Amino acid sequence: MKLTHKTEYAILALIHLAREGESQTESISKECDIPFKFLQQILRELRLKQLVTSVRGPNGGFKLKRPANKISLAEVVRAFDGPLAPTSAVSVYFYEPGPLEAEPKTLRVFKEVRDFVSKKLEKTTIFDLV
Amino acid sequence: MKLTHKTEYAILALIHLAREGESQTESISKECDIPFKFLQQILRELRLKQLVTSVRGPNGGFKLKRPANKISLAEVVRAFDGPLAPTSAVSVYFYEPGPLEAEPKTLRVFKEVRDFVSKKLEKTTIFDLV
DNA sequence: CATATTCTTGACAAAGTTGGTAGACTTTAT
DNA sequence: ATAAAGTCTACCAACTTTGTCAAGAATATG
Repeated sequence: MKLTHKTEYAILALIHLAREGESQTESISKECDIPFKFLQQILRELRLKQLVTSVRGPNGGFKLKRPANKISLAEVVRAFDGPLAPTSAVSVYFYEPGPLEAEPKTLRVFKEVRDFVSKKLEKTTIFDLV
Repeated sequence: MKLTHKTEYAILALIHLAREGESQTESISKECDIPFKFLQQILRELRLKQLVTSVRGPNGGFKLKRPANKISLAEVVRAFDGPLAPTSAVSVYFYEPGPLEAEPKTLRVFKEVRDFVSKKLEKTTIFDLV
């Protein structure tokens, strides 16, 4: 797992929504210091991934689709950056074969990393981060 | 931390050298199934990073510069892929500010990930993977 | 010494990812 | 009507990844 800025922005936006209840793109952009146009794109993805809902028109905006304690960090990271595992050769949800395949001992080490990260991020929710 | 193929190849080559004692590029290439020209480049980096030594000419080749149990996985991964941390905002050796900076609780989660990964990879050596 | 073998070095390149931006469109409160 | 939101598609520059290529330098062997 390597976090991109986009994923970090997504996490910030979700935390913000958890705090405020509801908010508009411009206000999130200013308070979280996220480039407006980039944030629009991110909020759209968050909606497509069922993490937020939106309302259009004046006084529109966004809010969390589920309670903050039902949105895990794992879900957010997976949605934006893909595998939590350090290499897709040991990924559960995004498995792909790779060069390391032939070395079981090495695979084991990275699987232990994957398991730790996965457990940690599954049990941490946006609520915990507010 | 996200492993690239290059890093995985580097790990494979080091394990191979630990097993064989010494070996030539072509033989490593064939046995580990690493593209020859790419491997040349990787072995050069491994030498520059003081992980292997080389001998030129016929019957030349490569061997580990240090005993296998003195080469940690952490060192190899850091040399090729940079930070072990999931984001450079929580990296010790490669720190850079990032969007997450403003959220201490979130930083903490990722620091715990970093610490686990770091400990795990520091104490795993090439010797353990042979 | 000649030659073949092997490592050395620097450049290059196609494809994919990252971190955005632009602008036209749709919905809706007033 | 109009203005204030979100929606959607497309685009772009910079960087990283995954290699390839070719010429050069060192050295063991005959």
